[in-house]
Amino acid sequence: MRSPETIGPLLTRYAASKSLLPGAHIHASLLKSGLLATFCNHLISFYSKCRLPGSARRVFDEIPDPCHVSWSSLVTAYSNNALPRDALGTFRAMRARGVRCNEFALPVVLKCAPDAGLGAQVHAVAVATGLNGDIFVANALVAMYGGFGHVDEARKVFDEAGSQRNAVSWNGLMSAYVKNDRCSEAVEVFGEMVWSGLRPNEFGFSCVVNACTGSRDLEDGKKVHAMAVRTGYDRDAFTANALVDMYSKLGDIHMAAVVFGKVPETDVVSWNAFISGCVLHGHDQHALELLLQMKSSGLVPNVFTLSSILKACAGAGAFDLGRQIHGFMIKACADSDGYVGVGLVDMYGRHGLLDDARKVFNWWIPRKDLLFWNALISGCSHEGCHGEALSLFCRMRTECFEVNRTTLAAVLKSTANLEAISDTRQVHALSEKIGFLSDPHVVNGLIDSYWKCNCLHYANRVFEEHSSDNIIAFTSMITALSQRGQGEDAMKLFMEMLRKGLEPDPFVLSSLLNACASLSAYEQGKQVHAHLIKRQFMSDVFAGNALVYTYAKCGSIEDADLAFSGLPEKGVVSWSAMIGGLAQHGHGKRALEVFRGMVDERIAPNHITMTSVLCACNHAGLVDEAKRYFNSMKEMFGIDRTEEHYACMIDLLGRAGKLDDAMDLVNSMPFEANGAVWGALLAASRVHRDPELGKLAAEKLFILEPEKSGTHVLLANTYASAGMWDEVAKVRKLMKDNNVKKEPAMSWVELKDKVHTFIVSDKSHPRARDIYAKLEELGDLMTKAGYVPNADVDLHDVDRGEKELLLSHHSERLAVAFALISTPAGAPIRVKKNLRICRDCHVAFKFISKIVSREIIIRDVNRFHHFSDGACSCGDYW
DNA sequence: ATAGGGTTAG
Repeated sequence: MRSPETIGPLLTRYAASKSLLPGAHIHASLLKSGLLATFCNHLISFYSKCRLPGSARRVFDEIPDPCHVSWSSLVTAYSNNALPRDALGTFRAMRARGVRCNEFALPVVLKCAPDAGLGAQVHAVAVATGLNGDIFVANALVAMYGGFGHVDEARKVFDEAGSQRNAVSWNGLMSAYVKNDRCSEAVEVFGEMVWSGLRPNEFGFSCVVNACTGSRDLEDGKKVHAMAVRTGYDRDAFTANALVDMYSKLGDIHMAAVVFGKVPETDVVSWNAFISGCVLHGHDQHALELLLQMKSSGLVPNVFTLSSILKACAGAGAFDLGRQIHGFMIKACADSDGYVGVGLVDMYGRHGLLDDARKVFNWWIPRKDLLFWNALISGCSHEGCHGEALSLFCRMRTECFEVNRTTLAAVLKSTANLEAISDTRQVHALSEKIGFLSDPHVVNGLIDSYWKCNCLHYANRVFEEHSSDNIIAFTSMITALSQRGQGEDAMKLFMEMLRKGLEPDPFVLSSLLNACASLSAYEQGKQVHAHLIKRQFMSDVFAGNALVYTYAKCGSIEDADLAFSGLPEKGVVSWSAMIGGLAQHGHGKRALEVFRGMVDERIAPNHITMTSVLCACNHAGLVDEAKRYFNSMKEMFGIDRTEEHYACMIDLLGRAGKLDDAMDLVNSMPFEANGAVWGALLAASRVHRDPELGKLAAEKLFILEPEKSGTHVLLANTYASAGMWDEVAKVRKLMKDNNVKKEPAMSWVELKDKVHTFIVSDKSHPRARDIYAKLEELGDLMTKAGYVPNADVDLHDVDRGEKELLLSHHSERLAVAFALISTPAGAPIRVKKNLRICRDCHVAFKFISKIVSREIIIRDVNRFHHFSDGACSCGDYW
C-alpha cells in the first residue's frame, strides 16, 4: 500500500490518462483499508473522466454523508458524460437536502438546462447565493443564454461581469452573437476586445473567423486572417479550419486552397470545409477530385463529407459514385444521419430517378423530417411531376406540420409550371401567414410563379413590396423579363437596381447575361463581363457558363471560346453551352471534337448535351456521325432519346435529302410527332422538292400549330419550288380566306448601348434616308459583281421589279446597312433576326461581305451565318 | 495535481 499522501495526485494522473485498471486497483485497496471516504472525491472524478458515470455514482453511494464537493463532482460526472437528466436530478436532490451550492456545480448544470426557462431558474439560484459574481458562473450563463437565443440576456450578464471579464467571457459573447445570426455584431465585439487590450486566443480567432463567414464579410475576414498570422494563431487547428471554411464559403476558392494547403494537421473537418465550399459554388468536379485526394491521404470520409459529395454528384452527373455512396451507406449502416439520406433523395430526384428518390424517402423511417419532404418535393418539381409535388405538399402539411422557405420555393416552382394561379395564391397567403414573405427565395418563387401564370399584376405587386433592398427580387424580375424576350426592360431594371445602391452579385449578372443573349447584345454582354471581372466574380461557375452561352448567342464564337477556356471548372453545363454554341455557328467538326474532349475529361453528358451534338452534326451535314451518336447514346452514356433528339434527327435526315429515312423514323418513334418534327419535314420537302410530303406535313401543322403563319408560306414555297403554280395560288387564297397574316420579319442590331429594330421597308428609323442611300449604292456594286436577285418564291402579290425592290429592303438588309454607316470600317456586324434568313438575302450578304470587307454575322431562329469574303460559314447547307 | 466556462465541416 502506498503512502496516503500520494494517492490523490496518482488518481488525478490516472484520470488524465484514462488509465482505468490502476485506478480501479487503488479503489479496491481503499475499500479494504477503509480509507474510501478520504479519497471519494478523487475517485468520483477519476471515474467521471474514464467515462464511467455509473461507477462514480457507486462510489458516491458508499459515502455516508457526502459533502458539497462530492455532490458537485457527481453532477459534473453526469453532465460531462451526456446524462443531462441525471445531472439535473442530482442537482435538485442536492438543493432539496440543503447542501451548499458552490461555484463548480452551477456551470455544469447550466450546460444541462434543456431550455432558457430552466436556465433562468439556475440563474436565480446563482443570484440568490451570490455566485453570479464568479466569472466561471457568469461565463456559463452567457453561453446558456446565447445557446437559447437570448442574446440580449447574455450581453447583460457579460456587462455585469465588469472588470472580472476574461477571454472566455469575450469569446462566449461572440459565440452568442454568431449562434443567433448576428455575426456583424460578433465582429464588433472582437474589435472591442482587442481595443480593451485583451489579446485574443485561439478560441477568439476561430470564433471571429466564423463571424466573418456568417456576415459574408471577406474584407474583415482578411484583416483577421492577417492578425492571426502575425500572432501565430493561424497554426491552430480550429482557426485554420475556420479560415478554410470562410474562404470557401465566401467563394474565394483560390484562397481557400492556399489556406487549406497550410493547415498544419489536415483533418476530416478541413477537407469537409473545403469540399463543401467547392460544392456551394458549383465546383462539383473539383469537389469529387478532392474526395479522391482525401481518400489517398488516408482519411476516411464521414457523413458530412458524403452529404457534400452527394450534392456534387447530383451537380456533376457523377451518378455512379452517388450510387456507390448509397451502397456504402447501406453496408456501413450510416443511415442514421438524415443529411445523407436527404442528399440521396436530392441526388436521385435531380437525376430524374424519382423512383429511387421515392424509395429512399419511404425507407428512411428514423428521421423523416422537413428536409426529406423538401428534397422529394424539389425532385418532383425538378422532374416535372408537378402534380405529385403539390399533393406531397398537402400531405406534408398534415404529416410533418412544418414548412420552410425551401418547401415554399419548391412548391412555387410547381405551381408556376402548372400555371396554377389559385394554388400560387394559396401558397402566397400561407407564406404571409407564417411569416415567410420577407424571405428572398419565397419572394423569388412568387414573382416567378405569377409571371408564369401570366399575372403580371401580382408579380409586380410582390416585386414592388420587396424591391427596395432585395437583390433576389430584382434578379427574379430581370430573369422573368429576359426569358420573355423583354431584354431591354431587363437591362433598364438592372440600371434601376444600381441606382438604388444595390451591389450586383453573380446571380443577377448571370441573369443579365441571358438578357444580353436574347437581345444578341454583344457590347452590353461585354459590359456585364467587365462587371464580373471588376467584382472578382470570375471564379463563379454559373456566371462563367452564362458568359460562354451569351458570347455564342451574340455571335462571337471566339469570345465564347475564350470564356470557355478561362472557366475555373468545366461542368456539363459549360461543355454543353460550348458544344451548342459551336453547333449553332456551323462548326460541326469542332463541336464534335469538344464533345470528345468532354468525354475524355469524364464529364457525363446529359440529354441537352446530346441535343447539341446532334445539332452540330445537323448543321455540318454529318449524317453518319449523327446516326452513330443517336443509336448508341443510351448504351454509351445512359441517356434516353427524347422527342427533341428525334426531331433533330428527322430534321437532319430531311435536310440531307433522305426523306424516306426521315419518314421511317417518324413512324417508328415512341412519340406522337410534334410541330417541330412536321416543321422539319415541311422545310425538307421544300428544299428537296417533294410537294406530297410538304402537303402532309402542312396539314398536320395546320392542326398542331394553327397560330403559326409560317406553315402557309413554307407550303406555298414548296409548291413554287416544284413549279406547281396552281397550288401556290390555292394556298395564297387559303391564307386570305383564313385571314392569316405573315409574322412580320424583324431584325435587330446593337449600337453602343441601344438595340435598333427594323421591319421590312421600314422608314421609321431616324437615319432611314442614309440607310436607303447605302442600300442603293450597294445594289449597284453588287450587280456589277454578278448578283442576280432571286424573287421566285416571294409571296407578295406584286410585279417582279417591285418584288426585287422589296427583297432589297428586307429587315436584315436595313439592319446591315445601318450598321455599315454607323460603325468604323472593318468592324464586324452582328444582326439578329426573328425568322430564318431568306435565300436571296443569304446570296446578297455574301456579295456585300466581299464588297465592304467586313464580317457579317446573322443569327436567325435556327443558327448563325458568318459571311466573310464572299462566303458563308454554313457552306450554303441550311 | 479534487470539481467548472468559450471554437471547426452539411
